[in-house]
Amino acid sequence: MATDSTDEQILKGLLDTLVLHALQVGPNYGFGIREQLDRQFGTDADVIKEATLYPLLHRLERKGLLASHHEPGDRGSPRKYYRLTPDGRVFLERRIAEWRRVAALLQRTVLAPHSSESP
Amino acid sequence: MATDSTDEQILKGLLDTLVLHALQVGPNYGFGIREQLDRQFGTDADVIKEATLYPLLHRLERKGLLASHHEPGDRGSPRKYYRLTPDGRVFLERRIAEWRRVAALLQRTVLAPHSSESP
DNA sequence: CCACATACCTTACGTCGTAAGGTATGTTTC
DNA sequence: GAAACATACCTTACGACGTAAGGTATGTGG
Repeated sequence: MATDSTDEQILKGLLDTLVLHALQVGPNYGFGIREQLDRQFGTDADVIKEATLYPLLHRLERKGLLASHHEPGDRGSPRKYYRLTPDGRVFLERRIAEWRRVAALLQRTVLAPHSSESP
Repeated sequence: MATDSTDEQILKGLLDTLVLHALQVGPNYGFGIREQLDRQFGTDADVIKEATLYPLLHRLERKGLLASHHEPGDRGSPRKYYRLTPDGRVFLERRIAEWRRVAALLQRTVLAPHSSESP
């Protein structure tokens, strides 16, 4: 696993939602998305690794949730900007609704302060 | 994926925590754990499938977080009861602390009501 | 031109969740 | 007592995901 110490791999399954949400404020490219997410979290550790992000973006585009176009970068290689499609917005809203349910469920089960009582 | 409609597979990555937490109130066996979890969630859908639960229990035991013993069941085949080990309790507490952080992070990002503003 | 930063991508691997199917034991019904 | 059913556990085969490691292309500064 190697999951025990790093305490960050718990975000598995949340990463697609975080990326889609990051694109809600406007189009962005790979490196920019990583920076944006790292800013949101503080710099404890990488929120998402490069080798996770790029395949994820490709999957989301293949599913029609994102669209992309190339643009020359300020410095370095040309950038591939991604933006949410209408389908992507709908998908994201559903995902957020699901996470709202899960968060509520977490609160009243494992995160509840009274966790050692009768069945 | 087939994840799109069921809206329950979002619990990936949370299942080990839920199982460990279910055993915090006392030892239990496979079917009993499933019942316990289904009760906590309402019966929308299966929280955890059989083919997920048994390998998960084996993994947790192999890691030393659970211990097991056999007991004749009231009806049907003998049951394999699992209980938290001391290591398991420590692990669970850490996991809960991590989920607390993630829940807070969710609240102030994707679950925040003001999700469409300036970077 | 060489080091460096930017930026994207791929391969190979391990983990996880699951559908599908299997086995063993007991109870109920005819 | 055989069939039908419920209880209870388990395995195989597969696909999806996250990641370490490594690779490629493009520009900038010494």
